[in-house]
Amino acid sequence: MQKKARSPQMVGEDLLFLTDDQLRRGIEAMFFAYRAFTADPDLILADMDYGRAHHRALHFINRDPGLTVTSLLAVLGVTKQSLNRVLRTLIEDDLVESRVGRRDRRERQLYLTDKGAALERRLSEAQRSRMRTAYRNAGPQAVAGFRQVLEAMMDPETRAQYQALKDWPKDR
Amino acid sequence: MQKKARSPQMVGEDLLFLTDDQLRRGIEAMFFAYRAFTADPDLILADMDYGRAHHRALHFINRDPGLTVTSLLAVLGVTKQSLNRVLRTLIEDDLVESRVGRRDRRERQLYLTDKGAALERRLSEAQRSRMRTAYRNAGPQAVAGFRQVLEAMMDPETRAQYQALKDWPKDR
DNA sequence: CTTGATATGGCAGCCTTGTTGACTTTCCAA
DNA sequence: TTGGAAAGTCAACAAGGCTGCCATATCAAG
Repeated sequence: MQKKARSPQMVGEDLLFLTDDQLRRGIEAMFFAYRAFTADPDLILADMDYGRAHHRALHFINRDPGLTVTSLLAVLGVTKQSLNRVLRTLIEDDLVESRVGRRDRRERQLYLTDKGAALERRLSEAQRSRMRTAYRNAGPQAVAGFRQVLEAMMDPETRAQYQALKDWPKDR
Repeated sequence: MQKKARSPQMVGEDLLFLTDDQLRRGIEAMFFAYRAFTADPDLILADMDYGRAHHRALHFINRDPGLTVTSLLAVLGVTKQSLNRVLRTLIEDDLVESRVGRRDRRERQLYLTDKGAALERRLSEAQRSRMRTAYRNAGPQAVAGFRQVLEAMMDPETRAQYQALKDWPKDR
């Protein structure tokens, strides 16, 4: 039923939400919303010498302290060098600490310093604040749908990663 | 509600969806989903000498043929030069046509050529295809919530723009 | 102990796409 | 008619993606 996706077949269910027009609206909504989504932390970051990439690194290190460079690489979906550049500045600036791995001494385990944790909180709170307002205005039901669609949009691999992060023990 | 993040007022409604944990889940979902959202067109664009910015320009020119550079600037939310560079290559490659404004000769009105329209369709179809699958899997109710939350996330100005695009007459 | 694989780091250099600032052309209103 | 403002163009710079190549340290297997 792909080619005639927008055709008025309406077998049982109402399929109007799958028309190209509706899809385009969704695409535009994603574009505009994502821009807003990153805007607040970007403002804070701009004052320092950091960018969005630094925020992402801080977020995931905060979420899973002690994770290795390779794990972080996998989560962020960027190349070594991209991450390395970011990590180097974060370490130099004493926001992130890199300790030799316990099990495997080839690995580096990443932790936020107090300073790093403070910045992470500041950035995340800016982002959460917007999200909170949006959630509150839209209501729980809408939020559930929001999450469902986003999840359905991910690549299967990414979705697995995302779901694995579900109830991450804060401490480990 | 682990760290009793928000106020534990729970007035009537269940406010668990506003905990910091739930918000963080939403933030991560946005990050992962947006990456997927751009992945398909990015693959096509990578083959040519284009990037995501070219796709965005094509999208909005297609949607509103004859719009001026300034309008496009406002929609995309970037600076003139960012857009200009992209537009220049698109015009050089005969994907976009720039005509001197009818009313105001300072303005340039932008149109897709046949070649440009073809590429736009190819890119958009790749993106729509993923969106369609996600929509179908999530169902109409979830889609409604998805759109509601995204809309609530936008800056008021952007939201107005977004809503103004609602029933754009394809022709004008 | 040697050897191959793995984890990380570093350098060079490329590309896209964001930025600011200066400049030209055009329009409009005093 | 002239001066300011608006539209667009261009030059130069920065962030942060990417690839490729190489060095080092470590581990695991033989």
